Amino acid sequence: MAEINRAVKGTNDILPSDSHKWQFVEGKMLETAELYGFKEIRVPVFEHTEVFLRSVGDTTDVVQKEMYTFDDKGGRSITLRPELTAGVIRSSIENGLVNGALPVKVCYIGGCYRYEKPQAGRLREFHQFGVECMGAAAPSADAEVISLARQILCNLGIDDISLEINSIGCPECRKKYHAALKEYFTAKTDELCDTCKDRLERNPMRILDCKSPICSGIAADAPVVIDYLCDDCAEHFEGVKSHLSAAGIEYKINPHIVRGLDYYTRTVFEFVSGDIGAQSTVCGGGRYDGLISQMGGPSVPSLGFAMGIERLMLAINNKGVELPDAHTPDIYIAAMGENAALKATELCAVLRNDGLKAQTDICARGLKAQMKYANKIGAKFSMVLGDDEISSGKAKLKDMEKGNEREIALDEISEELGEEIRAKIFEQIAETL
RNA sequence: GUGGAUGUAGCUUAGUUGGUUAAAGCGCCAGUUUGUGGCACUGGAGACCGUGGGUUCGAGUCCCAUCUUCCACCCCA
Repeated sequence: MAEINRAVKGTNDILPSDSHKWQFVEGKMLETAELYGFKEIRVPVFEHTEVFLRSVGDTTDVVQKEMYTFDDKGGRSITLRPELTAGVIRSSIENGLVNGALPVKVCYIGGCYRYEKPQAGRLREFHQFGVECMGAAAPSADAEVISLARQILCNLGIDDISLEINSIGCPECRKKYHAALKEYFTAKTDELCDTCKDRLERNPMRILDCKSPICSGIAADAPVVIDYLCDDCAEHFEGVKSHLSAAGIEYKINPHIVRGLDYYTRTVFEFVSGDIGAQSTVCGGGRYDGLISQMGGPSVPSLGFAMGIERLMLAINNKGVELPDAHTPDIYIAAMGENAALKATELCAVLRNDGLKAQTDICARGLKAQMKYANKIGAKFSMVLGDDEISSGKAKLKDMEKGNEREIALDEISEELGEEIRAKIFEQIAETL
């Protein structure tokens, strides 16, 4: 197929037959976040490249090989956001949110762009929902954010997902831990896989994450971060665990969770699904106490999470969770002849004004074709309009599911009586249920 | 970036050891009923067989390249 007819590699269309699912899922997310006081923030799809270099980290894979970066016509280096935290933090600093009442609780939803090789649960354009909670240092904040993520997943029917948490400490404890790790793995360099040999220099914590049986075998006995936490970090982690328990949330401590973005400190967590393929993390997040000051704002300890909506959809589908059906038209008005067509246009205008989903023929087709179409689009009611109806002023309203008909006066569908006819139609709709 | 699999009408597929106008079901459009849908029957539109080369008298069928899609690595949501 010609390029002009083909979506770019790694991108997906959300078709009319599916869009209602997205609307439902996104609605649930925003609605649940609101229960916790999170308000939506909308930020640009692109930012100055520097925003991501400073936050995500210029040694990370995301920045080094996955960003869509280009110069605009004004010579600025621009990057399509690979995630939303950076832009949200930038905006929160720029607009003074972090100088107002703390904590600031915001949530977001939108597309992200990463030049990766597509596979199950991984696209070049994908969508994330996430939250940021700024100015909350206490362990209860960590528990609240995690609890929100869990509630969203549960509200969408994903209740069998497991929560794994870890603490990677502050920069101080991490320095000590890195040294210990390096010492441990260096002694076994020969046994490690090639990528892990590489990681030993760049980021030894990543070796803990390796799926190769040999490396993970070696990693099993490696020093654990939690043992290297300073007193403050250790105390914080204990607090998070108690608050999670208080909220009735089950979790597993996974000392091998390492997040790939540089800004994380202390608490990190993931919600992992068992049945969506290799890309199993549906939601990931953690604390980033140093990020805001690092980006030129005040020192405001913060945390957040992001969930991949496509991955969530996979989980929902694979689990067979039933989402609400798409809305169908309330009424289809079939018209025969020019006079009837004009009347149908008039009636539709009135009904739509009244909040009813009303459709009529716009293809100048025959009656049979119109009825077939009404059936295919799932119209609840139909009405045939021809010369007879126009002259008698009466038409039959047909219940498409039952096949029953009932005569009504066209006069009733007038500007003045809109409310009334609406009530009548809804009455009949109720009867069909 | 590495590796494996895939690619025929909108969708799901058939196309035998390469041989004349590429087939079916579903869907779409129309008719059988000149005022009525869901069933049935009939007809129609719709594919340069992913793309570009090559082998051959001749390729959807063989070879090479390239792209897409899928799966895994890597990485992450």
